[in-house]
Amino acid sequence: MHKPTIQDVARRAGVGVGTVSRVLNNHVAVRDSTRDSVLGAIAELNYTPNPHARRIAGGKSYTISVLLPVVTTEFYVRLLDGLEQAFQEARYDVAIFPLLDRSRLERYLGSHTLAYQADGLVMATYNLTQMFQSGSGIRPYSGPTVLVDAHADTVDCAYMDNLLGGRLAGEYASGLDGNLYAVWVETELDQLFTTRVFDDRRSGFLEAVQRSGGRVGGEYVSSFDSLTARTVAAQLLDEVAYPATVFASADLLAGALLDEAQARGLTVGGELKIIGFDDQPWAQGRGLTTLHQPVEAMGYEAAQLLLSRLSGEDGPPRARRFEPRLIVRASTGG
Amino acid sequence: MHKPTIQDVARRAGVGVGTVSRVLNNHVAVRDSTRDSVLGAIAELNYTPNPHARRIAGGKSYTISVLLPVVTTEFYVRLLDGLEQAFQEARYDVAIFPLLDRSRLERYLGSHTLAYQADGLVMATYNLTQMFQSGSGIRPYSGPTVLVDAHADTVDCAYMDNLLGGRLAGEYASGLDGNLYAVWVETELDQLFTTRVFDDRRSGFLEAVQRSGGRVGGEYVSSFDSLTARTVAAQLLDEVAYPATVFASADLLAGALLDEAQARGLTVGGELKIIGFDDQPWAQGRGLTTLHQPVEAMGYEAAQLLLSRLSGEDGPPRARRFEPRLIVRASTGG
DNA sequence: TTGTATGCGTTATCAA
DNA sequence: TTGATAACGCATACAA
Repeated sequence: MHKPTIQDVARRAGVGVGTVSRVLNNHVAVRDSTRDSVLGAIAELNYTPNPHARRIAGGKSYTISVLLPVVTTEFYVRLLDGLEQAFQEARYDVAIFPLLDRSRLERYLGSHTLAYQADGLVMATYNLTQMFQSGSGIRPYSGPTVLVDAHADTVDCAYMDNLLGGRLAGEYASGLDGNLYAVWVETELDQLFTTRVFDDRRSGFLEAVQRSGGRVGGEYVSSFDSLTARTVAAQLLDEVAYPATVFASADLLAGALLDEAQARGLTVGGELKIIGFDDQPWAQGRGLTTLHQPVEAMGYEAAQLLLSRLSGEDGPPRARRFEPRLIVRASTGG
Repeated sequence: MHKPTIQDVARRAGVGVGTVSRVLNNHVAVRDSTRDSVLGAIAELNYTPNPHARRIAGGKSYTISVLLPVVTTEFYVRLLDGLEQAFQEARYDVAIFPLLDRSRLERYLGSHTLAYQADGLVMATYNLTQMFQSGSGIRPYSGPTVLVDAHADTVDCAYMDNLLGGRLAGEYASGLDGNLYAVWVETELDQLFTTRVFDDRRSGFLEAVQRSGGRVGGEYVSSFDSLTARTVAAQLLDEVAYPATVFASADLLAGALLDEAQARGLTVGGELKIIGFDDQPWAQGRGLTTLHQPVEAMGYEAAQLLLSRLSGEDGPPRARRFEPRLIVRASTGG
């Protein structure tokens, strides 16, 4: 009748509850045959552990909070895939906290919320660690923390090498014929929510172009929304000297360029070449040359960094670097 | 040294743990003076209850899952404000589950996830209850469920009367001089994620106009993004016969109309009148006549419905209706 | 109105 | 490698 407990499993398997617990938590000291019979009993009873009981007994919450911008993009979906997989393997729950606004951030870290109870914190894209210093109005979070998709010296992090990404784009673009142009994403002004992602892509690109002896004929800036992107695309296509190669620092911008070029009957891949950044799902279908990022792997590794801290790992902050990869498609004539 | 427990509070206040628990849970049978001394001890020790212990002792999770589209709009921020306030008052935690994709929905309701452990479920905008029927591949969720911003007969719900909203817009628009036009939001095709919100606004509007003896000179459809909205706005302003009154069924669309009108030097409020829907924060500043929705109140009431079920309330599904309110501003000459 | 004792379902400790 | 048992922190039934 009632939900089966660890006791029921133990009785069924003819062992003690301790043994069942050991099997559950992958402890080493369990004989294979014993493990099998326990696993069998678990399956027969359709037993699932009560997470609250283990939280109280273990003295931990077995929950990880993930703070991320609420941008509903493929990027964060993939990032969560990587994070959730790793945490699930380690039997941790993941609670997602979209950073809807500042007041909500403060509430999240209030002392009796889910977020504050978490054993660890993952912060995506935004480095909010300075928020946790006293005097910021936000209650300091003292548990282990890891940054993902952002870089910092003071805390573990897994980040994408956007500098390299920009550089790869710059080197490749320099090898193509035509004048070079670029569209950047306007960097946020809010001191709380800032990211260096786009600055890095720009620095890398400019550096590589310069090193190749080339020069950038013009730079454009757009905010991260398709309407502005389309307007900027139109302006850019009006002003550039053809043949032209344009590096768009996000596929969203590259997509607007593709749209606008198509509307004008420009041949993309010929007189106009376009390089994006992100490799969004539609990029392959539309033949966009772009930079692919191992997002899931980055998320998975960030989770591993945090998990290792949770199991007592000590030492200085560690940084794990991930490399974007250039995918050449028709939009650059490839 | 260690985090204070209910024992510490009891000792400090010179009472038993039972009394402290009673104070915590707002039980009636506590003498005022006793309550005060307990409260004092709690404050002095800076005690916060261990939620996991509550959960195991109480046999409940004291957690509510909220499933919502990840549209980062003011609407959902306000909705969450209402929900979270009500649940917090009742000492329930809220876990947010953005419906990023279908596979994630299935994972959310997997039997050992946070969502499945929740005592109740709030579904915003999308009616996913049929997903919980067997055979859909999604594990049925058996706990109490409430729909918010959506209407259904089989389950408690708190919904905005979008039919009325459309009607109010229609009646008001019919009273203005000029030809009538409307822009609708393209309804989603995905069978899983459908909402009647925009259909209702349309039905109400058309009905009211017809009843006023007027007629709609033209209807336009846009998807819910500013780029498309701007394109549609341009097309509309090209084609309509002035003076014209346009009902945009979402402020996002109305904003695009304002932008495009401004770019053309059209006088909004005169030859061109615009009515929006949502009353977004910028609507007041830009003088947009629009429909304001009591979103927080709707969220709060949805939470109350769920909480009453949690405390044993029985009976047929209840529906709570909320009414949008027309706010007249300069965009219609008001 | 209050204190005490029991139980919730685990994990961890200890002895075997 | 295992089983028995003591925590874990709270809610609640029961006794006072």
